[in-house]
Amino acid sequence: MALPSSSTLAEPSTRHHAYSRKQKSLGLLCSNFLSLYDRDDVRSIGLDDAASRLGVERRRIYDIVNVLESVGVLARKAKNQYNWKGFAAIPKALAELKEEGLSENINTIDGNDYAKVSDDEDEDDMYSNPSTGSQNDKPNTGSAKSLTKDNRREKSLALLTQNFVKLFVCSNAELISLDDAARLLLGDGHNSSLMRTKVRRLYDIANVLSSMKLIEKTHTSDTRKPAFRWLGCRGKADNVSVPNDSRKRVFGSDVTNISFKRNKVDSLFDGNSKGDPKAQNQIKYGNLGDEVERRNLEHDSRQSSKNYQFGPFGPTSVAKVGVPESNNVKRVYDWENLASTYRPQYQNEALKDLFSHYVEAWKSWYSEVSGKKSLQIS
DNA sequence: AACTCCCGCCAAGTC
DNA sequence: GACTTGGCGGGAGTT
Repeated sequence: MALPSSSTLAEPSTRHHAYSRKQKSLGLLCSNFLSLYDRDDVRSIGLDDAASRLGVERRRIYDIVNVLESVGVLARKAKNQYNWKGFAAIPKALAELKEEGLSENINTIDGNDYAKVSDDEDEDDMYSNPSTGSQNDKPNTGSAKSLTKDNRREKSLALLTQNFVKLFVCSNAELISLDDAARLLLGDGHNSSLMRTKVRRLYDIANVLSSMKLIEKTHTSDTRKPAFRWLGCRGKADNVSVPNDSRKRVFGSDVTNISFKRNKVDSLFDGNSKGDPKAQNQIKYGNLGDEVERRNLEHDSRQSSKNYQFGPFGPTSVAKVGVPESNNVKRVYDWENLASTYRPQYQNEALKDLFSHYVEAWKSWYSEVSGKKSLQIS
C-alpha cells in the first residue's frame, strides 16, 4: 500500500527530466535493494515492502531476488518472504556451486565439446514414459505437471544465474564473452530467437551480479565483443587495475527507481510461437577454461571503475523506517571465523584452495566497500 | 544499425 | 478464484 497515487506520479511531462533508462536499471535497483537491506537488524524481507520502498513493481523484485538467492544472499522463507543471509553467505554458495558444477561435470566423461550443454532429462522421453524416470526427490513426480514445472524451472532466471556463475567458478576463465556464455548455457542447437531471449536474461543477471561486484562488464580485447569478467575470487593480489572505463554504465549516482515511465505506446499481442526449449541443467566446464582462455588469451586488462560506490541511493518515500543512520554502519565480519564455519570438507586441494581465495577476496572486498560506503541520500 | 535491457502481459503455481 | 511467481519477447533507449 502507500503507493503514491496517480497524482504524485508525475507525468513525465510535468517534470523537467526526461525518462532515463539508467534510473530504472536492474543494477541500480539491486544496489538500492542491497543498501536497503544490508544491515544488522534485517532478518526477513517482504517482497511487497521491498517493492514499495524501492518504488518499483513487484515484478522487478522477483528478478533481483531470484539472482540474489542463487548466490546465497537471500533464502526464500515463505510466500512473499525471504531471509536475508547477507554477503557473508556468498563464499559458501559459490563453493557449493563449484562443487556441484564439477560433479555434474564428472558424469559427462568424454568431452571435448566445450559448448555442450545437456538437459537434465530428455523431455520427450519423459513425456512418453513418465514413470520410469529416475526421479530424485520431488514429492509429486512423474506427472505431466511436474514436467512442466521442471521445464519452467529449467528456464528460470535462478538456474540460469547459477549456471552462469558455474561457468566462472568451475573453470579458470576470468573473462567470458556474452556470446560464449549464451552458447555455453544454451547448447548447440539453438535457434536465434531462443538465443536472443537467453541473452536478454544474461543481461539481467549480469546487471545484478555486477551491482554486487561479483562480475564486471567489459569486452574482449580482440573483438570488442561484450564480455563479463569474474571478480568474485580475485584477491588483493590483483591490486590494481586500470583506468576506468568510462563507457561503462555507472550506477550509483542516481536516486531511485521510482516514477518515470517511458511512454509506452500500446501493447499488442502477437500469437507468438516460442521456440521449443532445449534447456539444460548441466554443462561441461571441463574444457571451458582452456577454450575460453585460449580465446581470451590476451585480453587486455582494461578494467573499470574502482570507484564504485555501493549504495548511494535513496530508497524512495518510505526511507529507513525508524532506523537511525548510525545503523548504516556495517558490521565487521569475522572472516576467520566465517571461514572455519563454512569451510567444507573438501578432500580436494583445488577446492580448498579456491575456498580460501574466496575468503580472502571477500575480506578485502568487504573492507573496501564498507569503508567507503555512503548510504546517504544525497 | 546493433546492442542493451526495461516493461508488463499473461501463464503457471500456490494458497 | 484470487493472488503470487516469473518466463518471455516487444520495442524503446543507448552507443
